[in-house]
Amino acid sequence: MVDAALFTIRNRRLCLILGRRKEPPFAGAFALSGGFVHVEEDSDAEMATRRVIRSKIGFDAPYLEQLFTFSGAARDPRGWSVSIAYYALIPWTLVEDNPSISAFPVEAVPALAFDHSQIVAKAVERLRSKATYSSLPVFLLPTEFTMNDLHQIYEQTIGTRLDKASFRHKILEQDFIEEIANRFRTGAHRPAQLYRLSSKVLTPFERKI
Amino acid sequence: MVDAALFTIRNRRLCLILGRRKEPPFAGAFALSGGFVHVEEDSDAEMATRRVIRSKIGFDAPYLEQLFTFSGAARDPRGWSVSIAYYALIPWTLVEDNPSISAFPVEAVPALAFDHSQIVAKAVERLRSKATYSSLPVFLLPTEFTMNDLHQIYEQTIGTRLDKASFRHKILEQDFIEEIANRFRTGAHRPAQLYRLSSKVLTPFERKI
DNA sequence: TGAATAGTGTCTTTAAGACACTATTCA
DNA sequence: TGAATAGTGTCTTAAAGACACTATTCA
Repeated sequence: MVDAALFTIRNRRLCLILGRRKEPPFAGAFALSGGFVHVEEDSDAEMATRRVIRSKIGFDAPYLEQLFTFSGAARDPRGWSVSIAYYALIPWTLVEDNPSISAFPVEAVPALAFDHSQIVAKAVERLRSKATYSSLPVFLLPTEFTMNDLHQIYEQTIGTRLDKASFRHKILEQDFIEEIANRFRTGAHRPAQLYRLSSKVLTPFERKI
Repeated sequence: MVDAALFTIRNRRLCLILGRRKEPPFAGAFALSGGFVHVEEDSDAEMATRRVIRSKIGFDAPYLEQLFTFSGAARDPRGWSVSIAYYALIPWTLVEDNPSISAFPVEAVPALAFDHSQIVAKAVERLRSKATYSSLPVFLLPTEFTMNDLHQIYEQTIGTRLDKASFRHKILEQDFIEEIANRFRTGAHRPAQLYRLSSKVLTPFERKI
């Protein structure tokens, strides 16, 4: 089967989208989104995962990556099993109006069914690690965002403070976002330039941020 | 099922250990070492892979890591299938006397059964990438080695030249190898200090070499 | 002594981080 | 004008790379 850890940023905090299981084992417990591969329908496991995610949130996740395959006799009380685990990044703005979605900060994830806590731990580790040397966190933002939005999600996902000037410099040098001409976010302060993604693919950096 | 890409360094070249398939499909073709999980015997897929590798080379590989899970209808003519792929690093000195082992330079791998060429491509990519920021290549060396041995396998796996002085400095700073007191490799030149691994686990570096 | 490999010192280049400064808006 | 956020300039620190130098052995 396949399982997916769905990450989002809500109120400037890195969160996981979880659901409650309907059937035993672990009926009523929180769990990642998962399902069985439909051999007739799914050309491979990634396509099965896309289908599972679409059925949860209604659309394709902007970023999806295979994480690890968990297997063994210990992870499911019914016996030996295999799960190909994925993680996906989803901008909160795309799901905030969906009443069936609930998100938990990664520091406050409830007890989970099966070995899903282990999957979550590995997914968080991968996300944090890739955030230090790639454009990964940008997939947590909506299509238009300010430099400060980006700054904040990098700090959130990496878990440390980053200098404003160095961050701006480093990001612009990587060339994966571009200014949107004449679009600014306004407020009781100087208007902020809006940016958008210029490359839809994950951009790895030469060095860390 | 599980498949394993076995890397080794022979004559200063990065090689893959391949075997010929006995049964159809692809009977007679070269392929990675693989096998089915024995649910009774293997506590998880990694243990199954260890068993497969032991049956090929006679002992456990010094380094083994899960690579990626390949799945789909296209990879096996018999229909939809899943393979959890691993890669392992093996010092050539441990297998050079084994007549059933044949190794091919990674730039000259023959046509392979199933999607094994794809698995190999991904394994090489992972190996090269991790070599730039971890102690990974050291697992290709025997227990005693000189700084130059280490230098050469890094150049081999990464695929670029590395400055001798910078390399030495960077490696010693990482603290995953230690001098063996009063042990030198001699020849028609100044004797070379022998080193051994001081930490059996993979050490990631802060920055690249 | 010359060939071969081992090992070191030092300078240059480049990236990262600290931090203070200027800019623009609204109340 | 003061609060708030946006955006820039400059200095310091540290790592990486280039490269030349010294060291030790054997033939």
